[in-house]
Formats: sequence, structure tokens, C-alpha cells
Amino acid sequence: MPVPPNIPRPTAKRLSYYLRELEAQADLGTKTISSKGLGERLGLTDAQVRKDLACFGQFGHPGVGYGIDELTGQLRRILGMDRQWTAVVVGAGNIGRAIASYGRLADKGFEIIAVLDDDPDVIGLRFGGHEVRPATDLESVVREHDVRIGLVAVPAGAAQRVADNMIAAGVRGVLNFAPVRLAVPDGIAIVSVDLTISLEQLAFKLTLGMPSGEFGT
Amino acid sequence: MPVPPNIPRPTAKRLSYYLRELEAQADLGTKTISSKGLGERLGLTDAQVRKDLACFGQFGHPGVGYGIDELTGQLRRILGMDRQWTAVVVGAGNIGRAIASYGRLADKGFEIIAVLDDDPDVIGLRFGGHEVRPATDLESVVREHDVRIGLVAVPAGAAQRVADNMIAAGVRGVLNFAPVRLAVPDGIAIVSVDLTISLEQLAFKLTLGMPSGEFGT
DNA sequence: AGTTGTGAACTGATTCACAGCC
DNA sequence: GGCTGTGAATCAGTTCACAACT
Repeated sequence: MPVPPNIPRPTAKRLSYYLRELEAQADLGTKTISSKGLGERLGLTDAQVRKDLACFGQFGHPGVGYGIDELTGQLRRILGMDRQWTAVVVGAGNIGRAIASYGRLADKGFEIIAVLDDDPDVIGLRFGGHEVRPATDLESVVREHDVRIGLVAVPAGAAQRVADNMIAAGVRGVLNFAPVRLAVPDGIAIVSVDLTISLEQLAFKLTLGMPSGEFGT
Repeated sequence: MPVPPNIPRPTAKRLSYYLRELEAQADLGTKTISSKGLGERLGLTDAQVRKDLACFGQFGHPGVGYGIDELTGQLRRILGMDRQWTAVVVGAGNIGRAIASYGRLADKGFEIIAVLDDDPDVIGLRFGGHEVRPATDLESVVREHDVRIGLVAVPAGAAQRVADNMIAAGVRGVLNFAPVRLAVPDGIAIVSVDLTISLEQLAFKLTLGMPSGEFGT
């Protein structure tokens, strides 16, 4: 079962949540979980869970449920979490520092190769074991370590330029924390996280009294 | 036009992005924008933009487009961005510090009333003008300032407990940065941001070579 | 000509419901 | 009895296409 076929977008979003929940269950020592059980913990129907997982093969056991270790392994493989990912952070402001200091990333297979900034006052400081290097090192860092992922943690005004530089240097995917939409060429993956927008969504739910659906928000 | 009717969920998610883009355009001095223009900048079709906005009334001008100031005002009102929101941050680790120091929030109408933590080594430190207070102050802070929003910036193991405390104290919406799904009672809004999941989604796109759709990811 | 607002058609996702298996 | 996998039915969101307006 080498490459999965065409996956519905909403399914793709839920996969990571399945994995997170399965790992939590594994820590609790549970060995098996049903689509109903998994769905309940995630606010999904049992049918939804089964349909999602069935996209990739049949790893359930009728009458029993899903083996947690087995399914975890499958999901890790599907999501690409069975390999190591290399990443570079540009921007050593508040967000960049928080990322650099966030230990859990390494456990999950994301290795931060370097943290860069162009502010001379910041270069040389250390965060989470990374000494901040000059932004001009970007290209050599990416090339030498074959870095695949770039994290944009600079202010909005610099974000597009930084992303362009990353991509020019060879990065294949960008995680953007700046509050702008970045234009990227075809074939480059992008995901954005915007604190202000998350807060706005929350405020909007509050003003409306919306039902608390979760995913992707 | 007091309360809007039932809004499709995907529309609700896009609203904040419309507002962000409109504000960016306003800064550039543009006065008017068409559904096509707005859609292009956000990776949406013109029809999509019009349908979304039409949910709330008719603020477009045939042959001309949408007045940027006018539409910005409407969206601010719809999203609840015309009022001030009060928030409290619990957890003064990496993420909590980054949030406390993030100046842009105040501009957007989100006022951080206090930053709390239960670690004696951290209490008393200052971040972004906030002195970290003991976590036991939560209830009094929320009651005294009628705080509506709670930001959970603690490790996974403490997140549910902190959220429960916030809600018991009177908070109405929770923005969760911990990598767990929080259970909240009906009527409480919740939005989650999980760095690991964002990175996983990105890695997944990379392994698949998926088209770069954007929203909610 | 350019653009909005909207019903109708279409596309895609979710839920239902049940056969087959443990 | 409990559970999965899946075709069929339903539901929701998007796109189309066009009348109305400037």
C-alpha cells in the first residue's frame, strides 16, 4: 500500500487528530478502540471515523475495533511521521523564540536546524539550545542540511520576502505565523497560523453562541 | 440588521480573512474592491465571496464593487470586533510569554487583563508589561474585570483543569494552545491552536504533493 | 462594460443502514 | 452482542449563469 489515493480534504485535516488521540490512548495503556469510542473523544460520528480510515486500507477488526498500536503505526506512515523532518525558523521575536524553545517538536520528528534573524541585537542570543544566526545564512543552512520546512516568524511586512528566500533556497513547505496570506509557487505547501484570526473566530462564536465544532478553527 | 441568521460554517471561517485583507487594502489607500479582486487575493472564486457577504445584507454596489471602509465596518460589527474583549492568559511558559508580549492584540480589541502561572519561579516576572500573578488569582481576576476569554497556555496535562477553572470563574470562550482536545460545557466556545498538528498537516501536504488550499489548516 | 445578488445545478461530504465478521 | 466496511441516501457548500443595476 505505497501511496494513498485521493483523500477528501476534511479527512486529511482529521487524520492528525486521530493520531494525537491514539497516542494519548496508548499512553493510558489502552490496546484497542472502536470507531465509536474514537469518534466520541473527537466530536465525530462513528461512521465518519470509519470512512476516514477506510481511505487507506482495512485496518479495523470487526467485533473488536482498531488495534491502537497498529493504527498509530499506519497513521504515522500515512502522515509522513515515520521520517525525520528538518526545519529552519526565521525570526527570533516572541513567536520564533517560543518555537525554538518548544521541546515537543523533536519528539514528533521535527528537527529545528537553525534559528535566524537579521537583527544584530538578537543574533548570538540562545533560545532552546539554538544560537540565533544571521538571516544571510539561510541559503547555506537549507542547502547543507537539505531543510524541507521553513517557519516564518517575522512581522507581516517581512513575511513574503522571507518566504520567497526560503523557497529560493530549497525549502518545500512553509508554516507561516505572520498575519498575511503568502503567495507561493505551485508545488510548495503552505499552512498558516494566525493568533489574531483564531481569537477573532473565538469572539465571533461568542457573539453568535455558535455550536462548538472544532476542526481547523 | 441586528442578528445575522444561520451562517454556513466555512463562511464563518472566511470572514476573518476578508477583514484582514480589507484592512491591508485600506492601508494601501484603496477605496473599493470587487468580489473578483478580493477573491483572487484569498484564493477564492468571485461567486464565493459574494455568497459569503450576501449572508449579512447587501453591501455591494453593482458595477462598482464593495466600498472598503463600508465593508470593513460591517465585517467588524458582524465579527464582534467593534467591541473590546477582555482576556486572561494562564501559563507563562514559552507560548504564554509570546502571547503576553504580542502587541498587536490590543490594536485588534483584545485586552489581556492578566497573565497567571502556578510556578513560584515564574510568578513576579514581567512579560510585555504584565507581571505574572499566581494562578489562584484566576477567579478574582475574571470576576473583577468580567473577563470573557481565557487563553490556555499550559502543558497538555494541566490544560483541562485550567480550562475548567476558567469556565467556573465565568469565562465564556477558551483559546487552547495545549495539544489536547478540551471538553467544555454547552454554550462555551472553544478554538484550538496546536503547533504540532499544524506542522503535521504541512508534512502531510509535502508527502502527498497536495494542492495548497488554505483555510482552517 | 463592469459588477452585484441569487436561484438552479452541481459537486462533495456526511450520515444511514445493513451485510459480513468476530 | 459488538464491530467494521461500504453502497445508497441525504445534506451542505460551491459554482454557474443571468437578471438587475451603475
